[in-house]
Amino acid sequence: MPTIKDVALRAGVSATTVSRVLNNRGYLSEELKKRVHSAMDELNYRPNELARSLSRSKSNIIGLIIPHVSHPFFAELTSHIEEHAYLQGYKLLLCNSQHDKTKELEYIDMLRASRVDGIIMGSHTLEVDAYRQMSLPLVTFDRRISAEIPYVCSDNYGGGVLATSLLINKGCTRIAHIGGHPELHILSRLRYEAFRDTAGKMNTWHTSLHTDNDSFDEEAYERLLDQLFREHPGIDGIFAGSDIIAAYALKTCRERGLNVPEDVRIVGYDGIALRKLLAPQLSTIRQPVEEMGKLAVDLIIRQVDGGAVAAEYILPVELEEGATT
Amino acid sequence: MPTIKDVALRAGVSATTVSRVLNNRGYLSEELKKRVHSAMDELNYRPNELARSLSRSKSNIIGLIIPHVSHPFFAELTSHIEEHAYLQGYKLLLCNSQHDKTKELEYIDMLRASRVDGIIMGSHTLEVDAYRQMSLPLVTFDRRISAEIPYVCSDNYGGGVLATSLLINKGCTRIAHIGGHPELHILSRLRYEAFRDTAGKMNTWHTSLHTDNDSFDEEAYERLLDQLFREHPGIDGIFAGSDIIAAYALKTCRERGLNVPEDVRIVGYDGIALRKLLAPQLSTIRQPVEEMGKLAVDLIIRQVDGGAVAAEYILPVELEEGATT
DNA sequence: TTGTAGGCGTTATCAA
DNA sequence: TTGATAACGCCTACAA
Repeated sequence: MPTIKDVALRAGVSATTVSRVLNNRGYLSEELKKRVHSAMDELNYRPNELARSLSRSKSNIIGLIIPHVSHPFFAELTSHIEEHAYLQGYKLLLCNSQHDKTKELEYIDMLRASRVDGIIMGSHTLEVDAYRQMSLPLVTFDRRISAEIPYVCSDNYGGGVLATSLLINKGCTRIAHIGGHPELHILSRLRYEAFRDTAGKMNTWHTSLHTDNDSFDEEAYERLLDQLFREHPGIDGIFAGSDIIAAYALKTCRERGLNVPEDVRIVGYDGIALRKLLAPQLSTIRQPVEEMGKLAVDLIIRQVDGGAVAAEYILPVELEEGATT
Repeated sequence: MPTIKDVALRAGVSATTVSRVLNNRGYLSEELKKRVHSAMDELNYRPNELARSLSRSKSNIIGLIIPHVSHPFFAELTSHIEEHAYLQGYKLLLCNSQHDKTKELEYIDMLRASRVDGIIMGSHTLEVDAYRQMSLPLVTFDRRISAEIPYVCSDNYGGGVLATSLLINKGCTRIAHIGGHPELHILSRLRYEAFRDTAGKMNTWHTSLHTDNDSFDEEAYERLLDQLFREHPGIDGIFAGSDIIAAYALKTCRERGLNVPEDVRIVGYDGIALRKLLAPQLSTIRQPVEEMGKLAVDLIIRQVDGGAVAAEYILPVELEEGATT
């Protein structure tokens, strides 16, 4: 591969000059620019980003740590993050933590060693200090770690209220919430709290079930749903913590001969694109996934550029009513 | 961030020596190793991978170009690729080409500039020469570019035969295939060819429909399916080019009041994990996605290490019969 | 407007 | 067994 020196030689100038036209710094005559550019073209020259990064101490790489890219929600989020990073001149290093503490730690270490400019954390299983100490631009999804680390999330509580009151207003009298484990620090826990609060306020009987871990475990949801209908046969409304869970709920109802929405009303959360196939006409609370991804990238870049960022970014959700309520 | 010099100073040795213990080269007394290691620990030192890469001219990064990470099949593939790359000490740079020629070209350029050690192409919209000229370890999925560029795919033809004969053996007499555009160079075209050949050989009436482009276009499939049932109301068997398409077929049948498998039998292709939710009990041809991902990574690494690789790797598929046939 | 020299953090080559 | 010294390819003072 040709280097800057080869280009300099061919254009009859010094390497510095080539570097200048490369970065458009200082005063350069048009003629010179042209000469250098054609030398580059002839040699099919591309500046070595490794060398540039080392020299500038800036890699233009963002690390993304998520539990599972194969989970539809994260797949969508990743897709948007990649796109916006690319548009801003950043590359994306992908890390699947699989909700594993050790892996997450190793990835963070690896990303620091790779001198990424910042890390977007969609997975966070570590203790607060582990994140604070890393002195790197950081953004998390759905988790408040400390005042210095900004987070992006949808209006979980608002969404929970919307979903719950929709069920109740439609006439449900025995409603259930199914979600991931409501760890204290995970903000999606607010969906559950909103459910509980709203049902309480509206004097509606309610119950809720949670998986042990946040892993994308298909069977866990099926087991949970079976348990729900076994223990509470009269359930007539379900607020699912995600569209995937809602799809399982629909499937379970179908298998049990329960009609939706006549016998049971179901509302999901997320608004993933796949829902149209997964559960046609599903009522759901739509998160602005694209905006969330874009915002996360922007927040990293703003920090890189020394700008100030707020502590929290709570984006509005939207109720999309389909035919399952 | 501390550098190798800081460690050297603290351990009372030269930078060269630190580098030696870092890479375990040459003879080093246990005592010295210990001393250096504790200096590293105390400083919380991590070698700068950018500098290492530059010096060794090896980045330990693999570039992955795919059309859409949010497509379930690619999401799964990406997940496996990332995992195996990680296990082998490689990082993954993710690129969503969106089936766009310009983007693909820009990504290739960017990856070369970043000095990735190799590129796995799950998207390939360019001309043969563009790939041949890049003189970088390469592996493609489902496309034969030239004899020097190895490709990984499932036994598309075999899978097509399995699916088609399953339909016919179950008694279907008017069968259809729906798939992506059968471009000449895309190997998934073999699924279609197998369908045609097998139906012909078994004297079964058959037809087929294809989308214009390979993009993950939901509506296109719905339109295609509508067209199919309008033009050929007697269809009693469908071989879908993917599980996603099969899910659309199921949905369409449901909407039209057709029972599966009584009125119409359906078999998909891919075997994505999500099929259990998308189309419970779907009969499908399962590709060994994980092996394919692992193999692609291995083939890159083998080339990086100067090893020889074959031109093609065709992995066996498996018929998984569910309740839709 | 252009060039020289030194540095980014590491590894490789020689000597000692 | 250890240490200078010169790369790797680029960028940025400082000089001219």
